[in-house]
Amino acid sequence: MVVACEDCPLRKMKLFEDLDDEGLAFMQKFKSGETVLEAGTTLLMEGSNSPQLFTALEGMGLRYKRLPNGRRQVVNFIFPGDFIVLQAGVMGEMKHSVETATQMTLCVFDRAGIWTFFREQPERAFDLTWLASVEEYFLSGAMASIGQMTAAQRVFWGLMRFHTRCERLTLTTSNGSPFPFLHADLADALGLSPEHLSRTLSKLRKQQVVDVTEGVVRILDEDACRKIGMFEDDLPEQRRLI
Amino acid sequence: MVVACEDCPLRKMKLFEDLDDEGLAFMQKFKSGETVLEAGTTLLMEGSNSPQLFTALEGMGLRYKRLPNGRRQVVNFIFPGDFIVLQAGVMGEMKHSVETATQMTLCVFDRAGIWTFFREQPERAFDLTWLASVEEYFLSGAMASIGQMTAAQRVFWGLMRFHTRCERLTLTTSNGSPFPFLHADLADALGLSPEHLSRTLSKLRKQQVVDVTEGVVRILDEDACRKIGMFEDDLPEQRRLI
DNA sequence: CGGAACATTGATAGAGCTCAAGGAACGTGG
DNA sequence: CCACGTTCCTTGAGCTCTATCAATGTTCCG
Repeated sequence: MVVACEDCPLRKMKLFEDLDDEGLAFMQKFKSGETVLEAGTTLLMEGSNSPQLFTALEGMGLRYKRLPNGRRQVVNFIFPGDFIVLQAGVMGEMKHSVETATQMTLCVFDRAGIWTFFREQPERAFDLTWLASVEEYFLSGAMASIGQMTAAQRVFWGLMRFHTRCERLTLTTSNGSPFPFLHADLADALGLSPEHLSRTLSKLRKQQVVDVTEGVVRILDEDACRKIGMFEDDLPEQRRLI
Repeated sequence: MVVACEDCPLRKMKLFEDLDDEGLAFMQKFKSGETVLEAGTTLLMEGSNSPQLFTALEGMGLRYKRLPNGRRQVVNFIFPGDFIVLQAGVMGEMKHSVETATQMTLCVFDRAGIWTFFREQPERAFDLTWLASVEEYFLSGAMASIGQMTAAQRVFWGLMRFHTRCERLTLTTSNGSPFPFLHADLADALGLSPEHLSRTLSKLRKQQVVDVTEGVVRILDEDACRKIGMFEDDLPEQRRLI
């Protein structure tokens, strides 16, 4: 049972771009199906060249680059609404790998159709550029975090950002935000060793700043930034194509 | 004496996209003039919202984010051919500041014209997306470098990448590639303290790997990657709009 | 029950930061 | 032409943060 674009649950959120009927019909024509993947599946490999494009409809995953020295940099976490293969679609091949962390449902689009975007739907094409630009902004924020902040600050920054994204997608409950990743994933995202991440987390837990246990992030003190010499950084309101 | 797009020196390089006559005429119409800036000028501030878009025609500069703790992350170095305000053009405001390192000549475009791209020139619009995507790729590489590599590796990586970009633009002479930045800039780009950068550089110099002196980078051993447990990472061939 | 996968904790070492002091290069003004 | 300040790069010493190595818990599952 494939979700029609018209009924896409993501569209109900403010976060996403309002499409008029024409735009919607176009997207629907563009969408060629759905895929469901188990947790822990590698969806795309660095260097691969998928004939299909994907959008996350449900579930979470992560993008990472593997380095020849065996290390891994997690580039970003993937949320519902994220366009997954823009790079491959535009640049010809993937520059990082993509893995699922939970079961994920993806909308599948035909890659060749991307040109139709540009020719027939300038607004959607603009959205694509916008998405790429936001992605760039995300990364520059992460870069600044990894390059210039201490372990505690990075951890707080990373979890705060994660939590904010969850909130925007109404994934947060009174209990906190779901965090279906391993500590090792977070460590690789922040440029820390798992051991040090563990220590840092328990420190932040004691300080009542933030906590991650059993797949849930809890921001214990919204105003905790100052506790650890942090600052808040604004996330742009995200829009979505489909 | 403004350079006509037709005579743009950058177009002669293979690196850049071939435009047909129509595309060229379009760009020319889009271009509203040129600006020359002295070295050390702040061109755009984080949060600003320029009514104009720029493209680097000559000279070099850098993008950086300032953090509330006083630190600075240099996000990227700017070369001739780089689109400078894509973010502001697409997202509404700049998410980082831009500064010149040498005298720079910029092509100026009217920001409102960006929509014309999408409506009338789908190929150019695609190029824009492509550019944003490449930028993203650049950043993810830098992120991996900062997050997962040692100081020596980062320095080599940074200088090698810089050198490669110079080569592609035929800026490299038998003497090496011009590096008109301060060590402090490089340090802020790599997430190192200036002191440690200095020490690391002198080590790499002794090892005959790479050298930066008096504004020139020299890669002393193209095959030096192994000397310091490094790897080469490929830079995508860059294209340019204008 | 035993084993895998993951998280935590401890001990130790090393990488990189900070503070502080010297040099070198350059421009300016006397 | 030389003193000087400034700006930048280098070098040194000490210390902090974080990585690494190793061991112990924990949870989950077969």
